[in-house]
Formats: sequence, structure tokens, C-alpha cells
Amino acid sequence: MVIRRLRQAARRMCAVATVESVLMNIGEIARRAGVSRSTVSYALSGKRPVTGETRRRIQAVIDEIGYRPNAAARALKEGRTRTLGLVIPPANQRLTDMQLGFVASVVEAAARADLDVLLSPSGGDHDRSFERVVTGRRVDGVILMEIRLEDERVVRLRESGLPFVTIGHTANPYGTCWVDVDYPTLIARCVHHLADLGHRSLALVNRSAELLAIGYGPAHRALAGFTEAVAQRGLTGVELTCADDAAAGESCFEQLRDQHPDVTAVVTINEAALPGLQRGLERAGLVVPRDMSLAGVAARHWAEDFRPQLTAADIPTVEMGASAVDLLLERIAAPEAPARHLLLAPPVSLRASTGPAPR
Amino acid sequence: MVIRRLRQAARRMCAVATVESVLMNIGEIARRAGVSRSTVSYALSGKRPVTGETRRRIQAVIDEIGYRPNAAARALKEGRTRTLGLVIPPANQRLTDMQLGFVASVVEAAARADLDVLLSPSGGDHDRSFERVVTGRRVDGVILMEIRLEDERVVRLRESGLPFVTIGHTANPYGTCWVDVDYPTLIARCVHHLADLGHRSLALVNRSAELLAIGYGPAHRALAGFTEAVAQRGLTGVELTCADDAAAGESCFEQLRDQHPDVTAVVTINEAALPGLQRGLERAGLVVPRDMSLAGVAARHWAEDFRPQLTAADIPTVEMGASAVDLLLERIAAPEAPARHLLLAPPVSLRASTGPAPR
DNA sequence: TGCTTTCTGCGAATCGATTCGACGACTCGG
DNA sequence: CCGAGTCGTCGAATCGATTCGCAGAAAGCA
Repeated sequence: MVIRRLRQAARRMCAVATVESVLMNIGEIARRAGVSRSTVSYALSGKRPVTGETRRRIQAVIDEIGYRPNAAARALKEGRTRTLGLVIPPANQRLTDMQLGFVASVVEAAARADLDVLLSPSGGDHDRSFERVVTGRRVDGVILMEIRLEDERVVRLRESGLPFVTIGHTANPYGTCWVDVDYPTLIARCVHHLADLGHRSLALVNRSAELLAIGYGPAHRALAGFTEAVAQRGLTGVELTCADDAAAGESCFEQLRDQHPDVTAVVTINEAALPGLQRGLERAGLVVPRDMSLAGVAARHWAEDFRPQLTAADIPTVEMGASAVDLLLERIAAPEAPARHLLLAPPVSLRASTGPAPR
Repeated sequence: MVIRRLRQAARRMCAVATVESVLMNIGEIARRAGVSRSTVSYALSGKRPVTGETRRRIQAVIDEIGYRPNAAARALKEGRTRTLGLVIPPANQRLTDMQLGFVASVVEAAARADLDVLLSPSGGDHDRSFERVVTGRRVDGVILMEIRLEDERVVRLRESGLPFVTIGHTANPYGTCWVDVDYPTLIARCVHHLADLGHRSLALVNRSAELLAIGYGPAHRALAGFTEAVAQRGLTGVELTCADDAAAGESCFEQLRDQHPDVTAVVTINEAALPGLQRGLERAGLVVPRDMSLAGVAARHWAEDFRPQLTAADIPTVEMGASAVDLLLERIAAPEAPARHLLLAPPVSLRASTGPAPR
């Protein structure tokens, strides 16, 4: 008892020595307002009525010393953290613009709902950061992006019981909540558009061979959509992989020129390669769309930065991020409800990069 | 008493009904291992010796049911959250590549130290998200970026007593920890390099007029460094502002050609405008560096994507982000220690975009 | 054998907020 | 004027982990 009093005395001295705001818990508010801690809590939450006069006194004290409830204590008691986890690709690979768009819109949507976002830079493997987020009760739910057809993170999350939503979807689309772009349909629309313009020989500039190898969803689905649409229209199709940068785009184009000179139209989902394709076209003295047509799936600003502006389905990153947050909030509120999906197929915006096939 | 026992019974039923992993707190571990809660805690932290046999038994139980300590409870007791806050620009403006580089490297460096990162998308004004982070004890420290010469967020953080580090620095550099690039020096080096090559009339393509108006540090410091160096060498200098995108870069270049045709060299800190400058140069039929020299400050991949590759000081975003985390950890460990700074002046890499002035 | 010292492990207090039962002070109808 | 029902507030338990003081047991020494 003596010891405890000594410790309390020491703490009081410490409190005096440092900034006033160091000691501001609900008990201190209660003491200064002359009420009990529970009354302060009820005045703040409104879960039980509190007389106007009392509430005003409490509010005055709170405003005076700038009190905000301790997030950890609240999370402990309530069993929820008001925080969402967002798993992003590890930092060694630069985020693509699309990924960045998702991050920004998820963060924005979460902020609108007064939720914070905890970042976990995690690749496919078990990762300390990912494990912390999944298993440490640090977040109420998780948003996962860069989904592979077979994704062990999805398996891990499912067995953990933590609510989660993915941006992109695995080979088995059932039982999990996700938002995705309908790559096969969009690529098919591009192929049909080009076929309608008379093109007979098309190339697909896909994402990198590595991504394809690890089973990255968009790369596989774009490929599938391309081959099917090409077959359906009786065209010849060339499939190329290309790393996510301008230099790769340029060499990819050169390879195309060398090995498949008969190709008159290119379909791509690789935004980052666009500047390189542009350079390659210029160096080869080709004019778009007179000598070569281009179409694809890309973030709007990539399409608009291309010259001439690119015929493309603009990926609605903002809408997708916001929807992912909405779905996740639903799932957190009702974990047992059936999983919902959202498969978006934004229209292909006809811009200036596609035209009749050259003869 | 009866009521409490009823409630406990209800909880037990609930625990049986749901996934096993739902009930896994330190007490459960202790029960299964046949020891007390404190022993489990000591076995995990190693802060007091625990017999090998006991430790093994505890570890076995932990491995079996996959226990991880509850982050909120730990944060509450320890008074620290093992989380860093990162304040990023609000989502309505797209992050620049430099900003993205900072975010990625901060997250990466934090992950290496087993810390999580909480994102707060906050502009200059008081913002719910920012306030939550600063005042809710949700983080042990904060990293702030996009610093203005007078920045109220810095003021707010300083008076809150929360440790923080800024990437970029305010007009008064003392008393806070920061990491920054020495824009005046780098710009001056570019100017001197161009002056040595015989250029007499230079232009600075700065960031946007809006950023300059709100007192954005890099824009002001680049401007100051430019005017001083130009004056020192007796050159004529033109100052232009330019929004952060290719279209703006293109129109900025056109404005330059129209109004200042005597300019033979451009210095820029605006990476995002580079593709636009490139387009403008091509459309005007100018060859770099024969007709016009370019130099500046940019992330490496922007410089290398330029054709010809850009003479530029490459911003070490990875190093800066990592240093910011290091400084912040130091500051958290010793809040009263004198503030440290890091002002980086990476060398100007001579690439192919600068050459002798045309005659 | 008896006493001190070192090991181990336990019980209880603690962090800060929420929430539930209870209780005193009212009002109101009969 | 009295019992029933409301209203406002309080005290105490609780969330899950850490940590401090303390108590047996084992070991060392005389």
C-alpha cells in the first residue's frame, strides 16, 4: 500500500513536470467535472441520457484540455479497432499507377467512414507484417490487392476468420468478397472493335512473364479473353509479355516489329509500357492509327497522355477502392452474410488511337 | 454473482459455437499449459527467467493454437503502439512519383523494424484523420511529408508532444527533426553546369503556381537557388510554374518558346512535366542537347526515361524514407535529445541532355 | 541441521475506456 | 399519501496483456 502511494506520488510529479496533456484520461475529465467516469463515457457516446447541465460541464472540461479517448483502451474493450488493413505489394517493386490508385481511393473511402488504414507491405509469402495484421487483432478487416489465381494469402485470411475483401479475384470466385475489372470482356471488346475496323492480325502486350508465371489474375484473364476473342473472329493473335516500364515497352515493340511485321493492331493492359510503345512507334516511323492501331485497358491519365489519345477502357480505380471499402464494412457488420462480388466492365472509350487497318 | 456466472456460461457457449481461434488470450494459453498468465508473459518476453521445460510446454501450446498477443491490450499496458503514422496528401490529388517513393520506403523501413504504418490522408487544414492520429494515442510517432515553409501541421504536432519527423523542412529548420534534399544547392549546381557550357539564358520550370502560393518548400527553395545562382553568374533567368502533368509541361514549353525564344537551357524540378517538355521539344523540331539543354532534379526513372537521358540529381527517395524512420525511432527513444537534421545533396549525374550552348 | 541465497512461478494491480446493475430522487396516477 | 415507473448517476466488472512484490522450493554454506 505504501509502495503504491509512492508510485502514485511519483506519477503525479511526473505529470507536473511534463506537458499537461500527458495526463488526460477519462478519469481526469470525470474528476474535473465532478462526475463519475461512466457519466463522462455516456455523455460522449450518448448511449444513456445525461442532463444538459452535466453534459455541458463535461464538454467544457474536454474542450479545455483537449481530451480524446485512448484508442487502444477503446479497442480493447469494444473488440474493434476502427482500422482497416491494406496489404500492398512489397516496396522493392514500384507500385503501378493502378495500384497507387487503389491505395489512394481505399484510404480516402476509409477516411470518409472515420476509419484508419494500416499498411502491410507483403508479397505472397508468409511475412511478419502480414501475420501481424491478420493475427494480432490490429484491424477489423483487410483489403487485399494483386490477387493471384491461387493465392495463399486468401487461404490464410479465410481460415483466420478475419473479414476481408480482395481487389481482383482468385480462380475460385465463390465464398469471398471481391471487386474486379472484367478483363476478358474488356479485352474482347477491344479485339472486336479492331476486327470491325478490318484488322486481321493482332498482338496482345501483356504484363510481365514473371507475373504470368506466378498466376497473376489480370495477366491470365487478359490472355484468356484475347485468345478466345481472336479465335472467335478468326484472326491471328500474337501474345507478348512485357515488364512494367518504358524501356521494356520499347524493346517489346521492336520484338513485335521484327518477328511479327504483319501485326496491324496492338491490345494492351500494360499502362507502364505505353510510353515505350510510343517511342518504338516513332522510331520506326509509324503513325498511329494510320499504320498501327492501339487499344487496351488503362488508367485514364495514361490513355490521355498517349499521342494520339488511346482508345481504352478506363479502369475506375476510385470506384473500385470505394466499393472494396463498402463491401468490407458490410462484411464486418454481417460476417455470416453471403459473399458479394462486383465485376466491373467500364465501356471502351473510343479515342484517336484506333482506325481502319492499313492495306 | 449469479448473473456473472450466467454471462460466462453464455460466453463459453459462444466460444464453442465459433472458430477455435476466437478464444485465444494469454489466460487460455496459461490454462492449457498449466501455468499462470504471468509465466506465459515472461516466457514470451524473456524479461524474467523461465525454466526450459516450462517454456517448451508454453511454446507448444502457442504453436498449436497459433496465439498472438492482442495488440490493443499490449498497447494499452505498455503505452506504445508499435505503429508509426504517415501523413500523406489527400487522395484527390494524385501522388507524385517522389511522394510515392517516400511512402514505399517509409513503409518498407518500418516493416524492417517490425513496425506498422498508419496512413492519414490529410491536407493542410485540421482534418479528422490527422487529429485522430495525433491525439488518439494511435501511433508512437509521425512522419509528415509535403512540408510548407509555414506549416500548421508541424505547429500542431510540436504542441502535442508526439515525436515526429518531417520529409522536407519549414522556414525555421531548428527544433524539429527532418530529412530533405538541398534544392538550392542542386539547382545551383545545374545552373553552374549549364553556365560552364556557355548558356547565357536559362529557364526554371518549377512546380505549380498553387504550390508556390501555399508556400511549398521545394518550389520556393528551387526558385531561390535558381535566382541566386543566375545572378551570381550574371545570366538571365526566366521562372515558370507548371502543373504536375504532361499536358501542363507541353503548354509550359510552348509558352517558353513564344515568350522567351532566347532561352537555350531549362532547369526543372518538375518530373511529371518531363514527358510534356519532351513532346513540346519534338513538336518544335528541337533536338536535345543540340538546340536546347535540360537539367534538373528528378527521380532516377524519370531521368532515365527521358530521351536523351536527363542530366539530373537523382532524388534518393529510398534513403530519405529510411532515414526518416531512423530519425523518428531515435526521437521516440529519446524525445528530449536535440533535434537532428539530414540535408542531402546527391551529385548531379551527367547524362546526355546537356551540351554546349548553340551559337 | 539450520540459515541464507538463488531460482521459479504465482497472485494481484494496472493501463483507459465501456457497460451493466443498482440506487436515490423525481413524477404521476390512484 | 403511497407504490409504480422514469430519469440521471454511480460503482464495479471487464477487455488482454505486463509487471511488481512475494512466496515456496532448491541449493549452498557453515
